Amino acid sequence: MSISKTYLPKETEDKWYSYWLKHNFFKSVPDEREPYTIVIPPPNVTGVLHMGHMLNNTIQDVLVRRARMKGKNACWVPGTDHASIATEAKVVAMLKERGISKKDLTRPEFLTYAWEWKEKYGGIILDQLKKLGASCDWDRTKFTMDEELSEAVIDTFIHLYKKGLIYRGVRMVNWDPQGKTAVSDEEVIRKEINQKLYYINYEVVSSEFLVLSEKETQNSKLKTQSYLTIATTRPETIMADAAICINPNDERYVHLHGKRVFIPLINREIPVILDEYVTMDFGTGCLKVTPAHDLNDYELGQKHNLPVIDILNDDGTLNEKAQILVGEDRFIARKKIAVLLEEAGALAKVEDYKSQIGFSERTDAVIEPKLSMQWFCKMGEMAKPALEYVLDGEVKLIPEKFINTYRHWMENVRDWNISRQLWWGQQIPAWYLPNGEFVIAKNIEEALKEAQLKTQNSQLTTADLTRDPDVVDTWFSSWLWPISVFDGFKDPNNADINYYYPTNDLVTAPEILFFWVARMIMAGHEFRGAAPFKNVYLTGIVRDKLGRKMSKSLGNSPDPLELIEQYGADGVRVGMLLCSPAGNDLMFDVSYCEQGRNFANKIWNAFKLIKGWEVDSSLANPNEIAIEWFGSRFNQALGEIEDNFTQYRLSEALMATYKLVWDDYCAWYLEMIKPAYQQPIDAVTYNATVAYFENILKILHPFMPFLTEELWHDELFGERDTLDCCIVAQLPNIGEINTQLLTEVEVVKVILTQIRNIRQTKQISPKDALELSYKSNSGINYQQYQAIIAKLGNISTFTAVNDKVLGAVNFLALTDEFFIPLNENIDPVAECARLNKEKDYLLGFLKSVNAKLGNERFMANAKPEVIEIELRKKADAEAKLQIIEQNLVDLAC
RNA sequence: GGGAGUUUAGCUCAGCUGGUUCAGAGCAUCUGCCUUACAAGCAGAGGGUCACUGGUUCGAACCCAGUAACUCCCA
Repeated sequence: MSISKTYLPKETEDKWYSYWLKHNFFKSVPDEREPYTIVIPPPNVTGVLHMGHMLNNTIQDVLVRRARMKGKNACWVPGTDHASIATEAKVVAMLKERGISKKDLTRPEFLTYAWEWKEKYGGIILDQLKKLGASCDWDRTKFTMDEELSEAVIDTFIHLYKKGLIYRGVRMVNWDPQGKTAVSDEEVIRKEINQKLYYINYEVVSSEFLVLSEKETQNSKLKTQSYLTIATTRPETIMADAAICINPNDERYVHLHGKRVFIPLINREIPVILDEYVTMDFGTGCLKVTPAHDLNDYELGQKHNLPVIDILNDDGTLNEKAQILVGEDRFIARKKIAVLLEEAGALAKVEDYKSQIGFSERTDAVIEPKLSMQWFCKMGEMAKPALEYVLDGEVKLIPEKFINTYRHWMENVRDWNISRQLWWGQQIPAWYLPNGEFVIAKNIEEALKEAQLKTQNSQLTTADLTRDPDVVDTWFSSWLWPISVFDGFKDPNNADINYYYPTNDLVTAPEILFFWVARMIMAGHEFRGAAPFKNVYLTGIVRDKLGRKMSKSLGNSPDPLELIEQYGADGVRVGMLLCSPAGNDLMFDVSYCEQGRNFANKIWNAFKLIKGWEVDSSLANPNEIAIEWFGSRFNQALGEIEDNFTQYRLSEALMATYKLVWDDYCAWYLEMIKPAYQQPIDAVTYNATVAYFENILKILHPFMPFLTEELWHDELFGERDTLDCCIVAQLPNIGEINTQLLTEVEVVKVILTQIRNIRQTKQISPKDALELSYKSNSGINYQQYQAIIAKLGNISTFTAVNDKVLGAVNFLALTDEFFIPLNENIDPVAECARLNKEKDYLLGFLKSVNAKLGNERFMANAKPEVIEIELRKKADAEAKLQIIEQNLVDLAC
């Protein structure tokens, strides 16, 4: 039979994925085994698979597959997130294309369209993940708006409200005056804009000005001025001013402490307040405080109990509270007010000024900070235990550097605005009464009961109640995810939640450490009394090789499915992991996938080689050493890989595996034992080699599931039962390691490299056999490696000598000398130069070692093992030096 | 403005408690090979003032201080 020259992923991937599905290998039900659980960070229903998902899910799949192969009951729960803002935008856009405006629809009508959209597109990512090989338990697929999950959201809201953790309050939102809606911070695009900075004079209220003390009068240059000057980019908001703020440390303005000033044009009196918040060297050092129209001013206003005067309508025009320019658009008002100020003599000057302005992603309108009534969830109380989990190490963040960021955030946590002015999502369970009061209840019937109780009015009917139109933030459902996917709210003692919760690992991006991870920990503590996971592996952002974030608009992101098409799922998985240190961004380049594909091909070809051998059981085994060596090397690597996994160093675990397979197994072991062309192999070697290969498939499987499953079922490994699959094979245990053998083979490798180097430099064909003799000073018994050296170095005779072979090319391995006589004479000048160079290096080395050993403080302070090491270095260097010096003498240099 | 992080070979990164292996790996590069598993390969080689400046120490890529550049988070 003929085997293809390269590995062909397309012929295996779909086949084995459906085989795994068919035989329920991804399925998990609670049993007596130790569970290993991951809940997927649910991708948005609006999304398509991007490189970030590829990375994130490759990592999860590697972890899950490895756990499965360690005998654990592995459960990876998949699902999607309803992403209220993004999805609603998509649905609105879809409706617009059909000529339907959201305004013309009732809420239920709109939701029908939204569900229709979700059913059609919501599962795309999950289907794409299957191409990657994701071994999720698909029967457990959840959606954040599934009935039980939504019910959990509502119940949670009510629970927290009753506990006093949810309240209504005023908050500054990003208002889009064109779309007449609040938008989230993520939907605001900041741009640097050329603007004007207007310097405006405010007259100081004169009666108070007169009581200036003489000292103050002398202190200030402004002493005789009856006004102060502020600088602002928004002169149209002066009518909403509530105060002027100066820094108490600002010596220029000491005379203003406790004074009041008039707002120009409208002559309303406002106080001068003191706060260190004001930057003295920006503008004039006098800040106009406009609580209704600036977030920082709002907070300042809260602190100083200032009134909030909102002079803008929802569409961005001035309202009657502005007193002047009522009805004008904010930008027209800005121009007109500049003229008015000028005419009134209140405009000191105008300067050009650059600053960041927010624009609405949807309408491109300039965002207006606007105060509005929102629902909030108190965070302070919940943040405390959530911080403790991480500080105690009960929840480990990987890498640890994120603990600092996490702590900083949790110690300065702000209340969470959980309402969104949207329809798609869980509607807030609040009903308003005619008198403006509200009740919180699970449904309208209960709301009515509550309302009647509250008002003592049994005449109230459901018609008197109006439900809050807003929905809760999407994170308010995803923070429950690790509990709600196991139905842990409605049925808090069910078998699943008791078995799978807390989950083991969470793999996600650092940018949602606060939005999501921290809040899940809070919810876990609040509702289960336990953190939702033990380890949080934070991946980096996938960037292109220029370091730019991959994005649709830049067009710098490869299509993951095309990558899989081109390099195979295994190749792409390897490619992703090769460039993904935990927590650091990764500079992705397709060349990594190419490396992955090449690796798959290398494994395929090793298989082809072994597959082609014919066994002759009458032959003796000439490869005892090689077999024992690889066994030791394999066990050693197994330990390194395990260690890397324990520390979540996945790319290093992969690299250790890569080198074990490519270098140790293929380049060294197989070359050592490979029979001559068309010659049969002995049974012992053959069986050992096949067994090693099978073990290699196991350790490769989490990284390269398709290729390994394909090879696993080859007849090379004998008959397999239907359920005897690589995916559920148990990883080998670490066996004996013969360290002496490992060290000696490393020396053998050095010898072979030296021989090859000599061939290369002397232009000797690998086909021409060479004679090698050696003088052993180290005590290594080279005779047992004779066969290997002879085979890999093409050495015809290998003899031990007591005296140096004069006139031969020579080299050192450790302190042992090797000689290869050549027909040509060696160039004494070049040889002397080489030896002298070596000698100089050794002398320098020895000098530094001796300096340490001769240093009293070193001898007194260094640990005994360190001194031991230095002594050995000295002895080695001296032994080598002696040999080199003898060579120099012999050559009469 | 506040906080955090990064800086080691052309690229992406390791380097754990300061001490053979401390200057490493993979890729890329260069040289020679179509040697019957693999040219998506084999063999060999070159490549670095560990960002900079000081300090601590017998000893610093590693600890401390400062400087610079870049990145992220919060505002």
